[in-house]
Amino acid sequence: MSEAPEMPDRDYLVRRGLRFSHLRLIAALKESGQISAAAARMAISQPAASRMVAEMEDILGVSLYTRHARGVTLTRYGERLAVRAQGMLQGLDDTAREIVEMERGMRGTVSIGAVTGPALDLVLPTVRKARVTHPRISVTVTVDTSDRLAEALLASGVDFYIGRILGDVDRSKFQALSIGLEPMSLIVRVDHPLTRGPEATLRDCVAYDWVLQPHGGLQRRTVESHLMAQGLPLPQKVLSTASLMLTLAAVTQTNAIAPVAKAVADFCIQEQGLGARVVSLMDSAFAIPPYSLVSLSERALSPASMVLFSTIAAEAGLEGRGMATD
DNA sequence: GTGTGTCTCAATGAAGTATG
DNA sequence: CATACTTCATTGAGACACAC
Repeated sequence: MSEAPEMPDRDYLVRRGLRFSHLRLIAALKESGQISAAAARMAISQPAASRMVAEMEDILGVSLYTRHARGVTLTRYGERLAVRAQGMLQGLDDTAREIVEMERGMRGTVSIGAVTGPALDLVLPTVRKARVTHPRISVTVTVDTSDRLAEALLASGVDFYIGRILGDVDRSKFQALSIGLEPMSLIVRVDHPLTRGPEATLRDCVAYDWVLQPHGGLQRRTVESHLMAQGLPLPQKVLSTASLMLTLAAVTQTNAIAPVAKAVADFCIQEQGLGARVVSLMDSAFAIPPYSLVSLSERALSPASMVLFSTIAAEAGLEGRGMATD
């Protein structure tokens, strides 16, 4: 305890004999203020603990505590060592928890909500990847409108969803990572009259029947305001439905025109999805306002949910992005 | 077998507290 | 105020495990 310590280099204290039990002891000593109590916490005898403290003093070359009648008081050196030791112990506890959480993240059930476009664009590729990387995670996907997904999120029906935060909900309850605009395409059946002539315009389209979401829906409002902004009349004959199946059936069997998410249009055209034989009349004719990856501010995601959430965020190119309000 | 490290037990010392 | 008691840290002796 007399010579001045050399300038510490790598593993200095370990080479001088500092052990992990020393760190546990000094941390316990800071909390208890008594060597005997610290010894009891470590399940060693009081004299053993007393020796260990003396060893630490020898290793560090400084006095770590002063004795008094009802225990000991740490010196500034002892306090410093104890605080560091507590940090290291806390770090190890955190590491243990992380490892358990990582293991838990390998299994579990995740319920994801999504509006139609992102369900195809983001959720399906994510689920496909998760099947390989996390085969023990079971995934449920709910495809619905944003307002209903927000309700489901609040009611714990979904763990998170891809969509928008609409209406008069309390936005402070949500966390939203903005992903981007949702492009819409206009689809018609194969052999539709408008596919035969020169390239169709929106003005040509409004003369036909349209299949739109019910009044008040975001898609319908977007379409209507876009047409009005172009100085065009609104379609006179509209079939209102929220059903994608009915929309595709109407488009396939009639001359109706329907705006659908571009991802849906691509799926139908390239994959003959749902058996629909349709073509895109106009790609990205409209764009619905940006959608987001939405979770609840106050509810932490389960490890398994976090795996899927992170994978979707990466798929959407959101890695490293901060939270945004939507 | 020897040396080293770590532990426990028992004895001892130091200091505070209670009591007459 | 003196003494006995209590609490806590320290020290010495010895046991045990392990590496060389």
